[in-house]
Amino acid sequence: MRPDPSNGQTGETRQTYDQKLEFVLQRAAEVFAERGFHRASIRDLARATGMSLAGHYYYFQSKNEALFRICEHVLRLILEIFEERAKAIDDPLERLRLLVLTHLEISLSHMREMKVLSHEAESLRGEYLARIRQTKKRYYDSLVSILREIRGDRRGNGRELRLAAMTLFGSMNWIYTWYRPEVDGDAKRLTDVMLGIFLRGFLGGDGAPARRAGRTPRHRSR
Amino acid sequence: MRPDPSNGQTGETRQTYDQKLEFVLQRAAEVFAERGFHRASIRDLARATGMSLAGHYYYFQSKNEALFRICEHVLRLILEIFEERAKAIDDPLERLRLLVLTHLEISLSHMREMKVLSHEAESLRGEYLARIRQTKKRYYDSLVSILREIRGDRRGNGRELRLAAMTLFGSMNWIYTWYRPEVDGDAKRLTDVMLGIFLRGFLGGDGAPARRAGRTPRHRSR
DNA sequence: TAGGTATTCGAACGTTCGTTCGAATCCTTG
DNA sequence: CAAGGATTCGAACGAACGTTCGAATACCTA
Repeated sequence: MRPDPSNGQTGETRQTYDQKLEFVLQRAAEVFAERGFHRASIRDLARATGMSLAGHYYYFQSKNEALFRICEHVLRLILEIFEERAKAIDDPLERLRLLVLTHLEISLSHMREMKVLSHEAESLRGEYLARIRQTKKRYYDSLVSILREIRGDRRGNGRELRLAAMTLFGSMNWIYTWYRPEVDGDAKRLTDVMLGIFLRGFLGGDGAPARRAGRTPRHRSR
Repeated sequence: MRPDPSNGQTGETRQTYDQKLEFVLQRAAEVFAERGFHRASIRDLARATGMSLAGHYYYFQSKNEALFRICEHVLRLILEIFEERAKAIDDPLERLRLLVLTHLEISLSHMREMKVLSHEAESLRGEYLARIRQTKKRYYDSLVSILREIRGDRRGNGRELRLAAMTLFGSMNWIYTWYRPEVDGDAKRLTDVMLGIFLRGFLGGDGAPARRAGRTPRHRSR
């Protein structure tokens, strides 16, 4: 039904079905990221791909399936690259660094897909939503188990690890709202800064805040 | 055209126009937060308020104006409460704590409005978008100037302060995706944890990460 | 109680949406 | 060149959308 060879788009080179599917989903991610999933129409997508409206239904059964594939793809991309890289690493600190670095690298190279994932995935339904949540949970569990290993069992219950994990995820997943490549540097730099802040805080912390570094005057001095 | 007294909704007590407007916008925030702004219809809102579809246009001129009012309201709420509280405080560390505490308190008490603000505000257009961005920028500038005061001029250029500010905003604004009151505690506890992590990291940091706390074995020990 | 304003409503308009379907076209294979 | 599957398309469908408008109702004041 879907053999390898098929025609190209602009006549440049031949494309397989899978290559064209990837092309369509990439454009879809751009359109969904820019206009928002529900406001973006298949007609907008058609304008972005150069194909006809109806032609897209050869590559996905519904608009929701397109959304699901975009989210699933970038989520698995992060998870699989991280797990592959982390195979040979035992030090939990280094594993944490790998997780953050991978997350940020993919975030910058697939910013539109990540925006779609963060913004629109939870509006999926049924099986689609269940599978995305399952993969998210696998990723979340990875982070928590690393944090537990770093902190050891000496203190910190599950609730504090949960808060720490969510704090870190929040910092990383917020990036698409503010990142500008010419100002903010590459993934390595972001990793240094964010992990630097998080790690010192997490390692030095016992749940109590690092307050009162100086006196606390109750009046304004100037 | 719009005098004070008007009729109530369920016949319980009298409502002023402003009270009913507030009621409508609150329900709208719930509907927008649950279904997403573009997927939610005025008919959904009508179901939530008990009013007719057309009746809502007595309280706003368009669906976009309703969105704008929700975002503007909760954003100004945070900013004004923080500025009022911070009036009498001079210590920048204490001011930072007030900013985080206020942000988290409002986030928990107005979670749906905050979700709408985080999720949908950037899809506004024209004057609405400009005003929201302006208020956001005022808020952002407040945080950066506090951070600059804390760190002093001895190191850290504007770019690092920007990254630190965005890191903190990310942690706080991500809350609506995971917060469960029975597990995660109140705003005070969240403030202690998040500010604890951030402050130790920010104070101790010089841009380089806190890496290599132990050795870094390249093989798995078990 | 009468008049007027504030508030609410039913019904409809024009537009846009996701999706379908049968026909047309392309491309590979024999 | 002929056949057949792979791919693309134009056209249309019913549904849902935001918004409008004139009429109806509720309420306050005189």
